Amino acid sequence: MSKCEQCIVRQFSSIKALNKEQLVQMANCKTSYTIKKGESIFEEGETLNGVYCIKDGVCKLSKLSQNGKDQIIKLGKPGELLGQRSMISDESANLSATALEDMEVCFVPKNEILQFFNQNNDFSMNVMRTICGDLKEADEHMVDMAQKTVKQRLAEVLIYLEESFGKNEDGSIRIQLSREELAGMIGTATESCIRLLSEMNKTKVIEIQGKKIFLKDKKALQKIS
Amino acid sequence: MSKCEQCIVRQFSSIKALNKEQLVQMANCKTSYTIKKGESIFEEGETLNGVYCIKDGVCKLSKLSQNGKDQIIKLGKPGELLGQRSMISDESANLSATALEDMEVCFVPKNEILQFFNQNNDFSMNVMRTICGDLKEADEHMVDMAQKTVKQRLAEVLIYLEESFGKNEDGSIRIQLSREELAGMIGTATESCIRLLSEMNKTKVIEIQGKKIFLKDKKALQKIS
DNA sequence: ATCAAAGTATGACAAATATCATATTTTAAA
DNA sequence: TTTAAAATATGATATTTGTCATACTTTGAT
Repeated sequence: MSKCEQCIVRQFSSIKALNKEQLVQMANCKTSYTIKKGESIFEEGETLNGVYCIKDGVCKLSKLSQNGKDQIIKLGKPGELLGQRSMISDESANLSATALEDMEVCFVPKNEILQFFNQNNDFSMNVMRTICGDLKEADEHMVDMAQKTVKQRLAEVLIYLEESFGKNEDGSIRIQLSREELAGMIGTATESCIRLLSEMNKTKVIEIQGKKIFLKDKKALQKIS
Repeated sequence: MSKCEQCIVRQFSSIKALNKEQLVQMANCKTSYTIKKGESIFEEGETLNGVYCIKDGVCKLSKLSQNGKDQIIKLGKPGELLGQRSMISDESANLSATALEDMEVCFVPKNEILQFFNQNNDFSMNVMRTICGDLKEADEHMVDMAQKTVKQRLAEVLIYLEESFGKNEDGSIRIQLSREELAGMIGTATESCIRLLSEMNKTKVIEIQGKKIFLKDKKALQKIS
C-alpha cells in the first residue's frame, strides 16, 4: 500500500490541507485501482460510498440525455476528487465517470472523508471551493450552449483541451477524444462535429492526422470562439 | 429593525440551522432593502461584501453572453440566499440578480455569515447542500440545452414555472416573465419563443391572454418536454 | 494475417432556428 | 389623455444543424 503522504498529486488536490496524521489514516483505508481506457469508474445513479482521487490519467464525467446521447459535463484530471457532490448531498451519482486513458485512482470511504471534513476546516473549504468552481464553470457552459454556435463551441473546446492537457512532442493535443466524444463535449451530432473539423482542416486553422489534432492557428480559433 | 427569529422565510432557508443567539446577532447586523420590479440587486462582476436573503418576491439570476443576450441561469425565491458562491470562492459575482417582482431582501455582511459558517456545522452543511443542488441542476440544464429542442425546453420551463411559483386565482402562472425573459431562460431568440407560444396556443396546449399564460393540457406539455 | 466491427468521412436532404422586416398592441412618461 | 417607446406578433427568408445513406479507414479479436 503506497503512502498518500508521498503521492505526487497531493499538492494539486484539496487533500493538500490534510495533516500528516490524517494522510496516514487515509493511506490505511484507501483502495487503489487501475482503470483501463474505456472502463467505467462509476455510473450515473450508482450509490457511491466514498470519493475517488485521480492519481493518474484523465476521465470524462458525462450524463445520458433522453435521446440516448452522452453529454460530457467535464473532464477530470490528476488531483481531482470524484463524487464529492454526491457525498455532501448524500445522493447517488449524478454523472458517470469513464476513463479516457489508462488511469490510477484511489477510493477513500465516505466515513473517512467526512471525518476529515469535520476535523479540518482548510480541507472542507478546499472541497467547497472546488464545488463552487464547478458551479461557476457549469453556469458559464450553460450560456455557451445556449448562445454560441456549434462552430464557436468546437473552437473553444479545442483551445481548452490544448491548454488544460498540453501537447505531445509532435505538437498535437495530448488528450485524444473520439469524434463522438468531442461531439458530446460541445453538444452536437457526431457528423456535425466531423464536418466542422474537416472545414477547419481545409481552412488551415487546425490540422488533422487521423486521431491527432494540431492547432495551427490559435488566433483564428480564438476569433471563432 | 425586524427580528430574523420571527421571519417567515427562515424555515425554508439554510438559516433555519442557526440558533437563537445567532439569529439575534444576524438581526442586529442585517440591512433590509425594498427592491422594485426591474431593479438590480447586484450585477455580474460586482464585489459582494455579504449575502442577500430573499424575504419576499422573485428574482432572476442571469449572465450576459457575448452576443449581448441575457441568459437566465435560475430564479431565486423567498428563503434563498444570493451570493453564497461568491462568498465561499472569495470572488466577485458571476451572475446578475434582478427583481422580477417587488422584493424585500436582507443583506447580511460576509463576516457574520462566515462566522456562523465556522461556528455552526448544520448551517454550513445546509449552505453546501444548496450549492451542490445548484450544481446538479446546472449540469442537468446543460444536457437539456445541448440535447433538447427549443420547443421541448419551452414546455419544460412552463411546467417548472407553474410548479415552482404556483398559479393565480384565475389559473394563470403566477410569475410573469416577458417574452424576452422567457427566451432567455430557454436560450433562444425572442421571436422563436413567441412563435412557439403562439403555436401552443393554437393547439390548445396553453392559452395566452396578454402576459398571462394558462397551462391547459399539462399532459401534452409533459409529453413535448 | 484476416475479417468483422467500430470509427471516420462526406453528400443529400429535411428540420429547426435565427434574422430581418414590419405591423399591431401595450405600457409608461409627459 | 396623448403619444412615443417598448413589447408582442407574424411573415419571409437565410442559416445552422440534424438525420439518413453510404463509403472508406482503422482497430482489435480470432
